[in-house]
Amino acid sequence: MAKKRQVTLTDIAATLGVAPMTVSRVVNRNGYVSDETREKVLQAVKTMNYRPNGVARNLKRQRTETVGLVLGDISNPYSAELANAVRERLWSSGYNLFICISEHSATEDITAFESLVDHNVDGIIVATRSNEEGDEHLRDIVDSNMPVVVIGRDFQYEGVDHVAADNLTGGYEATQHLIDLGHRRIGFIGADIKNRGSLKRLQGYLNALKTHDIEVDERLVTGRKEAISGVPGYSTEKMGYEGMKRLLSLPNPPTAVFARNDFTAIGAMTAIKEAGLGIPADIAIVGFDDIPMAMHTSPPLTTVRQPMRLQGQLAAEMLLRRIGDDETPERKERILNCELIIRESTVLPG
Amino acid sequence: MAKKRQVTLTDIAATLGVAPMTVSRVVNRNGYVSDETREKVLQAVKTMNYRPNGVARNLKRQRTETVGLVLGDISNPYSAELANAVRERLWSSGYNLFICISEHSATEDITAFESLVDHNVDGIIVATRSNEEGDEHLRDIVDSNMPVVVIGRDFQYEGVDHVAADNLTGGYEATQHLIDLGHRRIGFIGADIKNRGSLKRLQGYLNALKTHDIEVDERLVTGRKEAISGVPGYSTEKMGYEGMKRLLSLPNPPTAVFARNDFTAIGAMTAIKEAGLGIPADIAIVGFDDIPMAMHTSPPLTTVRQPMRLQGQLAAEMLLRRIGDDETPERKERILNCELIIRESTVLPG
DNA sequence: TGTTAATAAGTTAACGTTAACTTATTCCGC
DNA sequence: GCGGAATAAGTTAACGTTAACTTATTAACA
Repeated sequence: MAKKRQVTLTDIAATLGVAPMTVSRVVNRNGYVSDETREKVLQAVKTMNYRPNGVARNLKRQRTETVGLVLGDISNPYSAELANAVRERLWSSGYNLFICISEHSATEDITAFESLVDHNVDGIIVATRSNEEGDEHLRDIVDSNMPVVVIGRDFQYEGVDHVAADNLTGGYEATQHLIDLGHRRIGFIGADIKNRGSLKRLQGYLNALKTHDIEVDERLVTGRKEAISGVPGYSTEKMGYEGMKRLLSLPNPPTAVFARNDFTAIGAMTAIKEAGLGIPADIAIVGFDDIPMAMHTSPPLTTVRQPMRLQGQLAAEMLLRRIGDDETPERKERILNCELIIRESTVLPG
Repeated sequence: MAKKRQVTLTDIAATLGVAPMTVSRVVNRNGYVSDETREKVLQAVKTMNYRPNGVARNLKRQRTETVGLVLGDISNPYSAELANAVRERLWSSGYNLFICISEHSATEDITAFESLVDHNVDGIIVATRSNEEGDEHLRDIVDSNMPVVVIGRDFQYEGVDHVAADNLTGGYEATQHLIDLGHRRIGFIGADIKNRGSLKRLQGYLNALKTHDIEVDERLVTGRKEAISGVPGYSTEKMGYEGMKRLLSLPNPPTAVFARNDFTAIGAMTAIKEAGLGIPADIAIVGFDDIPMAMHTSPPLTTVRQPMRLQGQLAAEMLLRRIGDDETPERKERILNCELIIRESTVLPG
């Protein structure tokens, strides 16, 4: 069987004995072509299975009307919502979205960047967690004039806009809520205390304790034992489960727990139930994100809702602005408010 | 400020007074270049912020080492798992993955196809539901020699491999399980009875009823009232909620329900609880997919697990085979077994 | 010391398409 | 029936890169 090969515009032109440009005009519906010729060309396009080569066209046109989104952890419904919001906003401006997943490592982050750059996307939105190597590559990419916007990634660089939820205040309010309920021994699950700088939710927790004169007990802050290749504190249900087990095995376990995100919280809940303890009677628990599942756990999970759709929309708009402008606009930063959603994992109804 | 423009290989060459080819050799680390020249070039690459233009390179090389995945409904964790499996398998063979979302309409399906073809991906995996217009475009794309594999999409075409879960048997076993528990009035939520042809899960339900001489009551089969632009039976939690409400308002409501997927089942559970009825005491319920949430609902949801990771892996392998071979291989089809996971939404423990 | 092989470049053309320009023909209005 | 506009093409070069080929210089070995 013959080697696979794309039929090209030139093939069509040669077959019909017309100039390639004529075929191009028919395919792109511009310029003058007689009905007769057009008919002939369209016929040939069909029978020969011609498809325009976008790569070649892009090379000439110098734009692709495509934007890339680098996403970590798509298993998290919150990522899905973000992606959808970005896509919808771009779609309405005629742009397409390519999503790359970078789930585990800085290497994957970098490969995703390179791959998007290689395909000449018109801009990139990055929604993965910060890491040294990735940041370095990202700076190179920005320097080469690629429009870039980051979502929730701790990355400060001239020419790169930034959207994020107010994780600091969110973490503060979650903890404050537990304190208001009378808790004094409050645990944090999902990150090591030395990551307090990069993880705003943890910092919010620490701030709240401080405001209320509660001393920080470092044994109550527990993350994953080993980091996964370069990306600090990658979070899962399992981490919550194991973290909670560690907390429960302490001589003086906490009476309340703030988990880094809802999955972690759900894992923690499993551990609490397995230990035969009641939620919130023995241990109250707060999550973060408000994923759809949070409403359906038993008991329903108190959590901090972050505006994912809005973050996606804003990021898309910021990127479109950068793509559209010849001038490089000033760096913009938007930190969006979160909302504490109180459910039965902290307060019983009535 | 100056107009944005990529620095090209030729720019570097001109600045240094060497041939573009020399720069190309340095960048690609092949061919002979003296250490001195290499140093000079690397220096310039850095200071001038040069990045190779992948589009131009791809045009010359005629391959991109990139594969596209068209995904519907990424909010469904099951899609996320699929995407991850595909990505991991491709990654180990040096291929990159671009994901396109086509959530609602045939138009979005088609735009995604076109966009991937335009970027010269080496192959496409399609995991969206079948629709007339989309299928037609897909056939064109296949005819133009693009390797294509479909997952769970009812699409028969020479040269297109097909992976799917055995939804027919899965639907049959879910229903059988309810029948075994003594139920005779069993509802189906999530599709209209006239879609029985394209929705294997519904057909499985109907087959099971028939085997056990239970007459089909069409009022017990309920889907979404209006289809969303061209894609039949797009499914959500809301559909389950509304469908269940309709079933509950019947003069003689069902004692058990098989929902088209877990989200639909969860929506239905909400409606049942709102009506003050017990699960499974008054109404038993079975879902499909076994998403992570299924384990955490109250009560935990009986459901049919489908091997998502395996589907993704197989699809990726089939595609790689098509990409690698010059000959077009025979069409392959793999239908994978599902597994009934019994939890407390149908049977109380003990 | 001459002949081959390795090294270090440069040159040309092409990947598939299209912008910009040129040429030739037809059509109208006055 | 003449000038300008509209129509219907064709021609050329370029987008940024690289495969394939050529040329010149240096090293290596018999």
